[in-house]
Amino acid sequence: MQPKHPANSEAPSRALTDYPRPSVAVDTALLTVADRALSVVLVQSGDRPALPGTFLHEGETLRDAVLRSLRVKCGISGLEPRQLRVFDAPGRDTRGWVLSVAHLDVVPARDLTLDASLAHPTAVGSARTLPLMYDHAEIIELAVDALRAEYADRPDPRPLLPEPFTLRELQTLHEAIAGERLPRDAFRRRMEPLLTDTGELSRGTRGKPARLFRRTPDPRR
Amino acid sequence: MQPKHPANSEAPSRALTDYPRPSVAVDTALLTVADRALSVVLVQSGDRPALPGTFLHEGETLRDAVLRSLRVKCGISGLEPRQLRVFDAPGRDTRGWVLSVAHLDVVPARDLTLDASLAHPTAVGSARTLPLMYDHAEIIELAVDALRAEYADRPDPRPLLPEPFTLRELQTLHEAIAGERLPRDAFRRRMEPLLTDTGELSRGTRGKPARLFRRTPDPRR
DNA sequence: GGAATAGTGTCTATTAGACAGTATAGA
DNA sequence: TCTATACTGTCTAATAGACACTATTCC
Repeated sequence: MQPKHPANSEAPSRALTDYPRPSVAVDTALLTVADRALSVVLVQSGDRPALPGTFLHEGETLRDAVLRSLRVKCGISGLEPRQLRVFDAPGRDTRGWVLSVAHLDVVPARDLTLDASLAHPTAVGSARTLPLMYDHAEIIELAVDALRAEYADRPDPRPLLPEPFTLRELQTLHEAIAGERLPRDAFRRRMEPLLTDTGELSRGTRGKPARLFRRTPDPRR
Repeated sequence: MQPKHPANSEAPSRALTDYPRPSVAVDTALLTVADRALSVVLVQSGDRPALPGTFLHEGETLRDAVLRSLRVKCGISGLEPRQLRVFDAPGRDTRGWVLSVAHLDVVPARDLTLDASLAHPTAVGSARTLPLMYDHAEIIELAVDALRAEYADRPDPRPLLPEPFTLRELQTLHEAIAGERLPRDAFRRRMEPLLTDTGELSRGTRGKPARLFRRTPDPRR
């Protein structure tokens, strides 16, 4: 919908602000991999755990609102939020007419320095058993599926691993995200052509030193 | 974001309506297959072609707003809109602070009875050369990609074909959506197990009569 | 019978998974 | 030397595409 009539069924001369407008919020499933487990950062909202979120301010993009909420509630910045979908069920928020734009974002566990009394990562398996606010359980499921799709055929698009890394470290990351073991041979064959070999080897490890790789600057990112 | 504080950084006691709120619109890429070409329905908005859209009314879901706009502008109903994403660039609408939730919907060409002076289907290839409103060109690209993904591994999820249909009719549909020829053998092998054979044959056609199929009630829809 | 379309069987190149063997470090 | 890990090569089953052959209708 654009210029001309604000809505076909109504008088075109009325100003935009004459019509009722919803409040618009953003809620973010902030995912991380901690201790080989895919986890989501939860904050406390009233009596229940919830995803971090905030209301959209005037003149602000959704992306900026997400970054602001994560900065304020989790003390992190420099991320790359991705829209999932809008939740719009009429009665979903008891305070009134509120739309929520669900987002996914990802942060390396080492960058997470949370005030543990406010926010803490929870393994997504455990999160499923918690009494989360409203549609937040569904948002987490959407976020996990979206992250799995992003990692399905790319080494580390977000990126989560510090460079350089070995193929085993990359596979361990993928297994945490996928929630299952992956075949070693097929994983090598798919990922190695997508990485840049540094020529260096890991040192101080148990067996044969592993080759160290970097992410290849990727057209698809 | 939910109950408790409207936004962490502001006084929790103020009412939702004390904060500025955006107008929320829906815009829909209504796709169809006409004359073996994937097409999008365009309406005239001021001096340019545009996608049909409207503003969201109070107490209305996004889905209902999409259905209302398509009923009013294109005279069709009974569809299944799917959210693509929210467009929120601050200056995208000259009338003020307007978010638009882009949608995809699909309609069989035979159900399209448009007032040609108001709305008409345009092949997506041609639509790319038109000076569309705002972000509507991008919405069409998103919609086409989404539709291709829906049809990539399913016979006719939307559904577009009248039953019963032959494998060739199904393949012609898929080729229109994919925008390219598909290999006959591989197409058969993938699709036939996903269809229900009616046991009937086509009649009055040129060569050997073809078997007629129906869609199999599908767990994935 | 000829043309056109539907349907079937076979060959091959590619791929994923399984598995075994070799290489190289620390203990 | 032993063990753990990294790396490489080969085999096999599944799959997609190519292609050829047969089947059945209308003209």
